[in-house]
Amino acid sequence: MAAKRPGTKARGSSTGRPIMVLLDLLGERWTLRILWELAAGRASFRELRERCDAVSPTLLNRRLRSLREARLIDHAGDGYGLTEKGAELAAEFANLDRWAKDWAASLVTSPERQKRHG
Amino acid sequence: MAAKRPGTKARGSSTGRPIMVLLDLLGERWTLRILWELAAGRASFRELRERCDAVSPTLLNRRLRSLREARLIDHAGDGYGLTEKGAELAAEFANLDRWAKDWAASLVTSPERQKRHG
DNA sequence: CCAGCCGCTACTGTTTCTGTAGCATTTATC
DNA sequence: GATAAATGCTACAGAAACAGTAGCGGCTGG
Repeated sequence: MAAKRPGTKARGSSTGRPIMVLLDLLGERWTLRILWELAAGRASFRELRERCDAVSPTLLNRRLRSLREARLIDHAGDGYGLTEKGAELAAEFANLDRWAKDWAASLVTSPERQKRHG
Repeated sequence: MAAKRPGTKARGSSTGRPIMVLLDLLGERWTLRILWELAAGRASFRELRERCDAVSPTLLNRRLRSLREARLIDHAGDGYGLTEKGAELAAEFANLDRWAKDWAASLVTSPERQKRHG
């Protein structure tokens, strides 16, 4: 598969707009999870694999390659980890953990009601 | 496919932790994109489909169902749109557009260099 | 020499996604 | 009341992506 880089044609979008390329990249299975796990700290291939519930090494390797091409992660003697850009991106998701808990709670407490947005 | 709801077993995680369920849901193809497009305004099924570069109706319908079960979107006379919770989630991604542009620029201007985090 | 970790790669079978066609229903127009 | 246009889907077949397990070659330490 071709690298997901801005300027490249995204799966969905023919424009190559950065946001579309990004949504496309993040929409591949395990990508978000991998970023999330690496945000918790660097890890070796095998350790990362375990953190990601034993994702298949084939796929893990493919994702790591994509993310490296996108300059979001790097690989050094101490394993895989986020680059500066990768950390910036992960920071955008930092609040998701708390939000997800609220979301879960709201589904339990009022499973039938929902308000529409403005 | 079973609904992606907190408490449910996520694809990757056996714990059912809300964040894992969320990452799992968002990691399905087109889901992020659909939320992004709906954040720009409500749309009918067909209109939304066109905004998403003619994604197949089979898949669009499947995703819309998941997102409805997750109470992130709703469906009324004026088409599909974000719920309050959905809008909250979309707001977390609001900065992504600008970030993606920076990211794209950084890949063009210094394609070989990357700083590691921490 | 052997054990243990490292980063992968190969292979097979299943699941998911894509792309096109078309149906049933409602709303508006003549 | 026939016609047309829009709605929200559903069916189906082929292609692509993913999952799961096994194992390789390289390096390190005992």
